[in-house]
Amino acid sequence: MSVRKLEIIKKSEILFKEKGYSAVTMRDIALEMGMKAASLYNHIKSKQEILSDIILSLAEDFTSGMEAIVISDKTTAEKLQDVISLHIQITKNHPNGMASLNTDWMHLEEKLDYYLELRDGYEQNFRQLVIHGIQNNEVADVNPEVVVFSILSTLRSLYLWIPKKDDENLKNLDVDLSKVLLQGIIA
Amino acid sequence: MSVRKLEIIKKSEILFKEKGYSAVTMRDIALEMGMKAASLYNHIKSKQEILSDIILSLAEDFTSGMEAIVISDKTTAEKLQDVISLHIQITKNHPNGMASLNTDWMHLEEKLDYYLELRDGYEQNFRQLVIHGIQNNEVADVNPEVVVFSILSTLRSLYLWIPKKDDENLKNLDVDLSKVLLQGIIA
DNA sequence: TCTCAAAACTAACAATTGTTAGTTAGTTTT
DNA sequence: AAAACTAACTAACAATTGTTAGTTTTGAGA
Repeated sequence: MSVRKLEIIKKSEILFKEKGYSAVTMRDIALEMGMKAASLYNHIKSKQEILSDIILSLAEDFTSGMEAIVISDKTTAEKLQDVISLHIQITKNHPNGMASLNTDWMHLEEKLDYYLELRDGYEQNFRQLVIHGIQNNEVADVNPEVVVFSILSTLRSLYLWIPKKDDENLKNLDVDLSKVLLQGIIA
Repeated sequence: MSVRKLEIIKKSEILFKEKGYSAVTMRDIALEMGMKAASLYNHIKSKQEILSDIILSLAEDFTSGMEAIVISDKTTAEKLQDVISLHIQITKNHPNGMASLNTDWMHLEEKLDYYLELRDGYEQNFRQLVIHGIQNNEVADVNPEVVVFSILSTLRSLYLWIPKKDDENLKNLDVDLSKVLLQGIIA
């Protein structure tokens, strides 16, 4: 991956976050790069390829991160904590790309099936973690689908939140988020 | 609002949910309506107007719902429960429109400022609820911004989840979601 | 049956879309 | 110095976009 292509992807991530993939034109991206739209094609194959590169590299990060957590020999509570940390870490590193992952995956076309495989695998691992925790009495006996949906909804929305907070606020995010998501908020 | 216009909006909501506002063309909507694109303009003013009608009517539902909750004389815990129920109820009635509210609000143009006012007001009311609960010792002493962000992220994602569940599963959703969001999941 | 408005149609528009072809200037390799 | 490569450019393309103008069809009430 050439330096210039990485720059195009980085600029595209920002634009895709602002307006969504479909509303961003190659001329928008070119303007941001300080070149003409046609020149982009010296570095990339298509607009589609930009989106695929953004989304699939993130999806693969989540998949491999989750697999590492699953095979570790920690308690379920610790593993859930690690999942939270995984999302925070990836989102800190790629806040803009996370917008595409969350809202523009349906435009992946050829790569859509592969993305859905990764996503389903990730969610299955997550659900198994929760189910195992319930059997263990480590996790309260609530509908595991609701638990996964709820936690994952929050973690997937982090990209909207993290860029607005300064480093001081983010220092405690792991701790605060774990409290809210795992221990609840009722005193 | 004429019947035909409501049909256009309903079809548009479905298409907007599938591909996002920018990727849906007037010809897509017309095909779904069984007419030609130009005929749509006998009933609506512009593509923009469809999006505005979808989003603003929902945003106003949330705003008035929240205001009713705020002025009630219930405990904070009960009010938080009511906010959860409000989201479930509105999302059950308009699962497709909620997609536009969540992902296409940035394309509102002329109506964008008004939408942002409503959204900010809603979030401020929510935050005040949580802060008041902390002062009351009804709510655990966690960063209120994290609490609001977390709960709201889950509630905003309900539109992705509710349409996939049958009525039996949804019967307990209020209860399950309150457990997870308010009491946490750690046994 | 006639009237008239509502609601569909056809045809077209200017603008914008992603992308390709061919060219050129500058740099690197031979 | 010649050759090859890189990365920009201009010009253009066919397709698609939201929308308008003008015309025809439809159906209910007189």
